[in-house]
Amino acid sequence: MGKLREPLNDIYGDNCALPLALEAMGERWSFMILRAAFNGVHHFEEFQQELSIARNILSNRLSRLVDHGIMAREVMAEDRRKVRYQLTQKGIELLPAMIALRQWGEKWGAGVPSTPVLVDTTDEQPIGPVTITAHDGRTLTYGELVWKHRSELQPLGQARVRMAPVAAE
Amino acid sequence: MGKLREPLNDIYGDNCALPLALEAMGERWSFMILRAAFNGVHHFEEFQQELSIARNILSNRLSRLVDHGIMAREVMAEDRRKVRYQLTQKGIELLPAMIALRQWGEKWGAGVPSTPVLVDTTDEQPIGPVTITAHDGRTLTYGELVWKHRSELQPLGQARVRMAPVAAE
DNA sequence: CGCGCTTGGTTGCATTTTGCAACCCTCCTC
DNA sequence: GAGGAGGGTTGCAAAATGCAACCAAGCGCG
Repeated sequence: MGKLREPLNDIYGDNCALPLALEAMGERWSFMILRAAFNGVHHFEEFQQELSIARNILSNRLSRLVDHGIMAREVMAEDRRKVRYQLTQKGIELLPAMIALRQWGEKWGAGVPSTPVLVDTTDEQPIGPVTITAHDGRTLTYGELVWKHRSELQPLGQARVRMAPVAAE
Repeated sequence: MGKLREPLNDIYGDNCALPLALEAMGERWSFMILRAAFNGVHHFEEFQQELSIARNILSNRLSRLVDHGIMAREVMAEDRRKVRYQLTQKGIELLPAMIALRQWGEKWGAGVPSTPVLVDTTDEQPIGPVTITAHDGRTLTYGELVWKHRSELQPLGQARVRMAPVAAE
């Protein structure tokens, strides 16, 4: 197996987007709020009740999510007391991360079969496990992976490296 | 409104493994430590230097990861001053979650092209994006997904479709 | 209009969790 | 033994969290 130990020397000198992601989502309640949002929760009081989170913390977390562009805050026109928090595209794209985390918890936790579960609308079957895949879609196990510096990548195929799943805007 | 409200009522009463996962990995440094571990870091001083984390916090986090079975702590036989922290299978299986998070950060962050990158050993090509897939492997977008109660799963016939609203792009 | 009610917040503390230094203890090497 | 690594523990200041109580705009009604 190749050299598994890349520079990494200092976390911020090394270009890794993980700290960036964690800055937005690394707090304790962030993912729980996100989950509620994915479940259709949109209003402050709803979040507060569903999560049993302190109001000031909730307020702070929602603001932060809005600041990071993960949720959008909209004062409702028909009743201007109400504020609607809605996931943005950026927020929606956290779904794989959230599901991966949840599936992991499900597998290794106390056998909790999570509910509700995500199903594919076309056949009503639950989704499969979130996995690491090769550029061509093959599922890869940890043993089949190596860390490489960007500079030493094989230019076997140019354009395929960058296929983003959602490109419609 | 409020028909969509799934149990979820109280975070721990509702069966969701996310809180469970977050209990293990929800702290600020946990994922960073994990990342270092994936990069081949094994020793206390290494983690400390790579992450610039306070020693007491590092100590605490490592213990917690060990307690949660994510890392194994082993005093090395040939030099009993040294302790080797190693990812367990449970820890290794956090890789999809970590990669999903990192890819998200990469896509939405300040255009940081993360390095090092995971490549498939068979063709040296970088891995593809972590996605949600159907049971048969098709990649699913958010619009193709619905939350369902476990109790109303199996039958392929009845569709009680209830989609979470997605803002128009 | 005035009055209560709802929604979405803000205080003002007490309690935890971080983080920084400095110190400590064990084991190795000479 | 002396000295130094490796892997921790203090002790104390600074931040983040959590709990209650309070505030204030915007309805809706008489």
